[in-house]
Amino acid sequence: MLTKAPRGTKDVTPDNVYKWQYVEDTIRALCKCFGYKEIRVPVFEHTELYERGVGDTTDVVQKEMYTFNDKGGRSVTLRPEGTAGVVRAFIENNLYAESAPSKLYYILSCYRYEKPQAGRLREFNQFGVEAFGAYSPETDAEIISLAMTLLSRLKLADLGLYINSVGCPECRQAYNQKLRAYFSDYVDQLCETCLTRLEKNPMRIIDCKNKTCKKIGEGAPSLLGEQCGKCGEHFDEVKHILQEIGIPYDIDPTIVRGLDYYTTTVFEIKSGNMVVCGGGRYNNLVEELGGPPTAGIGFGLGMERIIMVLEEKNLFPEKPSGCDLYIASIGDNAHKAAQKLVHGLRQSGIAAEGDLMRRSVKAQMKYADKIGAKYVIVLGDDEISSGEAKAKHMQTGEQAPVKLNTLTDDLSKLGNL
RNA sequence: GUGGGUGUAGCUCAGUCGGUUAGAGCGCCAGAUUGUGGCUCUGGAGGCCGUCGGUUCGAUUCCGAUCAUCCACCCCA
Repeated sequence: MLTKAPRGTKDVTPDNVYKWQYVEDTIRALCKCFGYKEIRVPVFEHTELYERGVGDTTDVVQKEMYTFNDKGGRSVTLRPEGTAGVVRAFIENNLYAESAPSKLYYILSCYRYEKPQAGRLREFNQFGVEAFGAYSPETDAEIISLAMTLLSRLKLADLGLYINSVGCPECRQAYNQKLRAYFSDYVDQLCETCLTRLEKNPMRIIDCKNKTCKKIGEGAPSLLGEQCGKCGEHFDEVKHILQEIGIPYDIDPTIVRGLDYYTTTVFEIKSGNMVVCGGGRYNNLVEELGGPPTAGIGFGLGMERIIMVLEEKNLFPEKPSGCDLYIASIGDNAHKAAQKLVHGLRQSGIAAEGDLMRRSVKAQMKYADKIGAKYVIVLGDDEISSGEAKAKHMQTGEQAPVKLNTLTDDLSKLGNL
């Protein structure tokens, strides 16, 4: 147990870290390009924030939260998602007082007590984006475009963008009544969960995977046809803009999303069957959590899921070399000289390494090859007395003479440094 | 929470119809090549056969439990 990571958690070993850095670097560059600024928020919050923000009838809140009392008797919860905490920070730091809109992004870990499986962990990482203050459909399109642009920069094709609108509380209330009326004719056929859904949230019945429920759901009135004029218009404009900027999408009326705060636009991006990104608009959340009435829209994108898909499709760039120059050494004099040289090179910003294990030249060469050193210099008594050595380019095998007292310059002339 | 699969070397996996020293490939270390990696050959290190219990003269093998892990469902990233 002592040497076993807790269930549903994973280490990222040095061999794989470059994959994370590649995705993170791509994200940061993209967010800069779209004008989104990074925000960092705590790993845990008051439990109440999630109960009220995410919604206490959701699966996430009801059975998946890591909740505990701290030594002061406060109930705190490891964040199960990013939005609630960011909204809290937005309110607490009066970000709404700065010029609108506030466009924020974050890369953070989330925690849900679930049964792990492919692409699902108890500790997972999310890239998220939130835009506050803008009600316009252009904002919806910008958010969706950001997600799609990221995925295309990562060279992911075969993606499906699915959008839907869940309306505002007003039209949803009218719609829910129609749904209840419709489904109440099938009470004896619906599954157990759907019977409770009928009371609490009949929209979820449409989303049920049970065969009978699914079939009954197909005949149910569509929210898209029942929305108020304002919501319908908003959705139409979002679709229109997506078309204009050339982002293909499908309308999927079964997307309801498991978090309570969504209003109007919701969307998912799938790679195969895997949902890699999900999000939507939440125009009432800021106010519900005690802030001024402020529009909001955002998404969460699963880092592990993206990395999983990129691995499957072999889309990672080559692992970057960690070492510009390896100095192999023979004998005590050379070891000392090598140590000095390595130190000097490092001061001028060159990634240099030397032998730390007093191994044979052959073993040192092998090691240099393993760590992907670009050049190797072998240092012995001859080189020290002559002040000259040969730098071997490991990929081509070619050697070029270099002077030990002008190593940095000589190496940069050889290129690739 | 429900259902299924799998636990043998660092990794991927053979194997033992229950029997004495448990194997391969890859990786690691060393030698062939007395100061030059990748290819080849040779040698070496490395396993309480997941854990606990049961059956048995004897269990890594059979049975049970447990833990871990993987996969699917619910839900979600």
